[in-house]
Amino acid sequence: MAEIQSLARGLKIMELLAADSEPVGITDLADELGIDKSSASRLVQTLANYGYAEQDPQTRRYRLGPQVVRLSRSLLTRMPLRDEAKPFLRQLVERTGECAHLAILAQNQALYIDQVESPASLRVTTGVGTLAPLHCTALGKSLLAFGANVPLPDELPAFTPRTITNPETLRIHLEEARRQGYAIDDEEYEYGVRCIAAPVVDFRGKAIGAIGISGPAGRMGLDRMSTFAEIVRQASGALSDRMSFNRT
Amino acid sequence: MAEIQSLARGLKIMELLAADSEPVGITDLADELGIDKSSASRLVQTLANYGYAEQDPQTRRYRLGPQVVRLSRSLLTRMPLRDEAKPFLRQLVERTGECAHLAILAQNQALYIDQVESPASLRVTTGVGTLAPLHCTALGKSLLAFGANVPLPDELPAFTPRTITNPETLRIHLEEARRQGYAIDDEEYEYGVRCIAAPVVDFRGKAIGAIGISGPAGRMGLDRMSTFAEIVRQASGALSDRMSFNRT
DNA sequence: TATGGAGTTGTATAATACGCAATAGTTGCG
DNA sequence: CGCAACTATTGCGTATTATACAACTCCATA
Repeated sequence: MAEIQSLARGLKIMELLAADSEPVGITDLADELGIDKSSASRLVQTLANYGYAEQDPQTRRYRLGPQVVRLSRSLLTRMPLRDEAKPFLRQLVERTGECAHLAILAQNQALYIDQVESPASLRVTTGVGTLAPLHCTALGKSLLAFGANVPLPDELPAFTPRTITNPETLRIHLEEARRQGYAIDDEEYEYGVRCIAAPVVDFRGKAIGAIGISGPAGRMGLDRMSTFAEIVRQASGALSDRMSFNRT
Repeated sequence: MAEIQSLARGLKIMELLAADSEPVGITDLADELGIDKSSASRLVQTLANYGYAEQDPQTRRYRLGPQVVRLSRSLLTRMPLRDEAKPFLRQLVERTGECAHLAILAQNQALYIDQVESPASLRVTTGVGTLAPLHCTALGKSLLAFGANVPLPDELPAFTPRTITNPETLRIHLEEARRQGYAIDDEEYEYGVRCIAAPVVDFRGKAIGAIGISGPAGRMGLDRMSTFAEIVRQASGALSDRMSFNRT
C-alpha cells in the first residue's frame, strides 16, 4: 500500500478547499496539513494549473476549481443505475407529489446521486453529491438492511430526538425493514421530514442502491405511509428487475 | 510556475478515468502518460485510498471514485450565483415550457452548472457538469459577447451545417448579440435544437454567467423567438440585479 | 514611510518517487 | 488441462524531485 505523498497531499488540499465555504489561504492549508507554506503553494498551484483549484485574484486565496464538476458529471453519466432509475424517480414524483432520490453506498454513507424535484413549493430537496448517515435516513437504512456486508456504523449520533441511537434497536428496526421490503425515516434526521425508501437489488438480491421519497411530515401523514410505501416498493422492484437484466 | 509532478500525474489519471467510459487498466494509464506501470499503479492506488478512484474487484481495472461527486456538490452549493439563479430558472421553465440552464465560463468553455427540466416529454436536457463550446451555443455566445477579456476561440469547429465557422462572421454575430442583449443558437450545435440565452452581469456589466432555455426547433419556432428572447432577457436582467446587490 | 502579514520563488539537501526487474495472479489458447 | 502471454503489484537501488528554510515581493495598515 505504497502511497504517493505529494498526490495524497494534493487530494487533501482539495478536501480542505471543499470543506471551507470561504476561500482558503496558503498559510491555513500549510498549517492544517503540517507542511511548509512553500510546499502548499506549489501543490495548490499545480491543482490550479489543471482547473481543480482557483485563485481569487483579489485575496489570492484559493477555492475549488470547476474541473471537479466535470469529473462528477463524467462519473454520474456513466452510471447505468442512474440512467435506469431516472424514469422511476419521475414516476415517484408524479404519483406521490414528493421529491424522489437515488443513493448508493460510498464511504459507508449514503451518497445521493440523483434527484427529481417535486412541483410543490414546500419540498425536501437533497442535492446530488450529498452524503448522509446510514442509520437515520430511509435510503441509508435500505442500503444497510439489504446491502451485502455493510457493517452497522460504530457510532449512531442523534440528529433529532427520534434518531435511533441504540444498536440493538436499530438491528430490530432493520430486521423489520427487511421483512417489509422498505425503510422509513420518521423525522429521525431532520425535524418535520419523513422519508420512505426501498433498495435497488441486483440478481443476488443485494442492494446496489436505493430509491425513495422525502416530504414534509404534514403531507406525509402516518396514515398515508403505507400507500406511499407500496408505491416506492413497486418502483424499486421494477427498477431492480431492469438492473438484473443488464447483468451479463 | 513550479509543478508538482506526481500530483499532476494523479490529476491526469483522473481525467483519463473520466474520459473512458470503460474502466481503465494500469498498463493503458501508464502508456498514455508515458510512465512506468509501477508508477501508475502506485498513483492510482493513492487515488483509490482517498476515494477518487475505484477498483473493479473483477477486472482489477480502475474507474472514477465517488469522492469527485462530493467535491462537485461542495463547489456548486457554495456558488452564490447558483442559489440566486434557481428561482429564475424555474420561472423560465414555467413561462416558456422549455428546459432552462445556467452556465459559467471554465477553461474557455461553457460549463453548465444548473438546470431545471421542462415537464414536456420531448425536452432538451444538458447535464450539470457538461462542457460546451462557446461559439455555437447560446449560453456560450452570451459569455463570449458580454464577458471581460474572453478571447475568441482559435478554432471554430462545425457541429452542424449552421455552425458559424468564420471568425469575422462570429464577430459580427456577437456584436449583434451585444446590441440585442441576448444570444441565439439556431441549430448550430445540435440538429433540431434552438436556444436563447442572456448574460448574468456583475455591477460592471461584465458576464459572470449566462442563463437560457433550450427546446426542440418544432416548439421554438422562429416566430416565437422574440417573445422567448424577451422573457430570457427579463430573467437575466433581474438575476443580474440581484447579483450586483451581493457585491460588497 | 515603516511594519507586519500575506503568498511566491531560489536553492541545497535528502527524502521520495521513479524505473527496472522480479513476482503473483488471470485469461486465453492450443 | 497445462502452458503461455498478459495483467497488476511489490522490492529495491538510484537519481530525480519534492521538500524545508530563507529571502523576496506585494499589500494593507499604522
